[in-house]
Amino acid sequence: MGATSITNTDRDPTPARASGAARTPLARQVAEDVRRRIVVGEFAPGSRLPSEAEMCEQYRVSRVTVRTAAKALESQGLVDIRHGSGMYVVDLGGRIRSGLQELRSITQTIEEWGVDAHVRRVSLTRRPATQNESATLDLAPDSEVVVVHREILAGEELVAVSIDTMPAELIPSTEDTDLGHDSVFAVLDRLGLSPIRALAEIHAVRGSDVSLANADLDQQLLVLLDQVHYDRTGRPIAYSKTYFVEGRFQFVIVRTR
Amino acid sequence: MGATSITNTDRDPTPARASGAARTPLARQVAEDVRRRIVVGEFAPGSRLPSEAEMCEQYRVSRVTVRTAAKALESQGLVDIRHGSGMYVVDLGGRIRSGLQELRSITQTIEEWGVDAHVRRVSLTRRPATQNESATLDLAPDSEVVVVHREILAGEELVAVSIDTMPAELIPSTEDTDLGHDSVFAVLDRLGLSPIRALAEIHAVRGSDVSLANADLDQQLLVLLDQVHYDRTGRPIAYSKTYFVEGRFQFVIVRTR
DNA sequence: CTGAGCAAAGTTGTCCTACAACTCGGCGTA
DNA sequence: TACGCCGAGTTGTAGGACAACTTTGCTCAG
Repeated sequence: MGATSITNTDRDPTPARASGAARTPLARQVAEDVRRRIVVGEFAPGSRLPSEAEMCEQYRVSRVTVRTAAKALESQGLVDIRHGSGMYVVDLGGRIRSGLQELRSITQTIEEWGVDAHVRRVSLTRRPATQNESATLDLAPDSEVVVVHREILAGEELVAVSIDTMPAELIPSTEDTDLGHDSVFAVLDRLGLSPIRALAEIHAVRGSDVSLANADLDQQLLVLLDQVHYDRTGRPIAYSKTYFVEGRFQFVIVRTR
Repeated sequence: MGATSITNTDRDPTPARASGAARTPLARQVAEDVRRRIVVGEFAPGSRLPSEAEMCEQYRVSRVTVRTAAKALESQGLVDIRHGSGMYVVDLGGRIRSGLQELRSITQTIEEWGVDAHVRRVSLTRRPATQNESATLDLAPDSEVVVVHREILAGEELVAVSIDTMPAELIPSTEDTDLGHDSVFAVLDRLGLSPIRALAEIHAVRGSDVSLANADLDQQLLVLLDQVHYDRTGRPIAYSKTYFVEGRFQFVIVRTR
């Protein structure tokens, strides 16, 4: 597709999709494509983007749609819209633009920074939920959970350890083979469970104070991203603890007004 | 104003404002008012907001404006817009909704969580910029900076220590008396320097590894929020390091798609 | 030649109207 | 009772129009 328009096939008019899952709105498709073009460098930091009118022609959509997309990118801190002047790619001194305020998988975030990340699954277990897990995931008593323990590496170096907990009833055991060798998001998506929001808490912890089955971490400081993922109905679908080794990961947030 | 309309006086048609500072767009005014109504509890978590058409009447603005405001609140993770159904206040299990992805002062954020925070200024100094400071603030060689060292407390308890560094040329020395006894943002705003964006990095550090002139912190773990603030022209106007005492502050990010 | 001021073109902000797409409840029918 | 259809209500997108703002370039006085 590139710099051209969103064709009618791209618009996925009525693709086979799980019932209840609305098709992707046009504005989101446009926003994601512009975002892609910025990330791959088609638009340089600080440069002006095509005007709304031009984008209307490029994507064959109305100005309402282009504006909706533009506003979304603006609130992500990716572009800057100036009344009477134009839209500009935000230039933060050549530093990273994509931050943790955007809900995407950690591996995807790392890769967007040009680092080649891969994942190693340490374990996958099904077991009864603890009281704490039942509370945060809003489960019935005596429910089971699936726990995936993974290590995220950049090259040979351990960057983070993640422990993801999901209600077992949501994950058919046929998925157990795949689950955890890639992004957890990918599996959830396939099951029609897309998290659209997460509430994350951040803590500083000592590696020796948590049991992550990795002696390499005992002397390290860790940044803990402790988060609950929700789907669009407000139902919690995953509880994740991700331990980042301090200094090996650029933990970035873009804050906007 | 309350649940009523944004009157014409509220619209600040052409208030006395620094040249170059555009008036607040209608959509932003609406968004901020709806946000306020949510925060004060006029709309309960999980409940449906008035339809776009109703809001048009309430605020006496067009549907485009209401939609722009709604979209902004959605990307802040505050509301959830469902096609064909309505807008709903996001319910994250009754937990905090305002997170660090939104650019507002730390004290303001703390207070929005119902904690009574106050600030103690430890010191204010003017001195030549270090090489690192010159680089991040984009300063000419041999420039001076103003450094404000503050402690943020909730009740008697020390919650965070912040060190804010700003180019001295931006801060007239007449402000030195006030600067640092309140939010730094307030002073910057008065000078017509509103940060609209910040790039923040997060680190875990040991209290003993940083010199914050407070022996109470030596045994503590700290979460460091290391950020650069930019104005709308992309110029860096402040460099802040805020050290949060682990466990005394709910360090929250709302992540959205 | 220089600088201030003005005019015009280009761009984003807001409004209006209309219709498409989707959700949800109610009603009828099997 | 269960299922499906339909209609009212709501958000998503389209198109055209004008207001508000920025930027550029030109004019003209000095």
